[in-house]
Amino acid sequence: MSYWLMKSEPETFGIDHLDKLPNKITPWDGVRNYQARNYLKSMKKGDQAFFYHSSCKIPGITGIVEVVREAYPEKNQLGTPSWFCVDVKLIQKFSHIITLTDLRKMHDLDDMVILRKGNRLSVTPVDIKEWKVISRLLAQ
DNA sequence: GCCAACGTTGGC
DNA sequence: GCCAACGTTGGC
Repeated sequence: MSYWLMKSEPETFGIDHLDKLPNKITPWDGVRNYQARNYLKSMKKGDQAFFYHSSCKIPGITGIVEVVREAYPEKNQLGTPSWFCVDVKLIQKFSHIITLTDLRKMHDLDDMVILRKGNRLSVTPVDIKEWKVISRLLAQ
């Protein structure tokens, strides 16, 4: 089982949008970066991911989703499909956001992809140790 | 294949 | 709104 972090802009599609869907499942589409796409394609059913709000007032992790359908081509592509999506289901919506500032304070997370300078990938792998450190924050 | 120009992301 | 960082495009 692998762990991931997936970014979304809350004004476009935030965790509240997902929470309001009847089955709380959404295709994670619109990824237009080859590296991020390759990560999408390597996701397995049951993998979990942090739902991250970006480009907003308080960026940070707002919840946890789980992959319920592995990568399949996005609709409405001509010819050989280039872009793929997975379906994710909301597992947990946090009562409080874990802000980017919070994450930067945790030195166990210094190597986390999302915290590295210049990182812009919308889908990134999360190390199991990093996942646990962040989960521990939640338990507090 | 190189690289300049341009576009996008995303924190601040 | 600014700007650093990165990706993509396209001429050569």
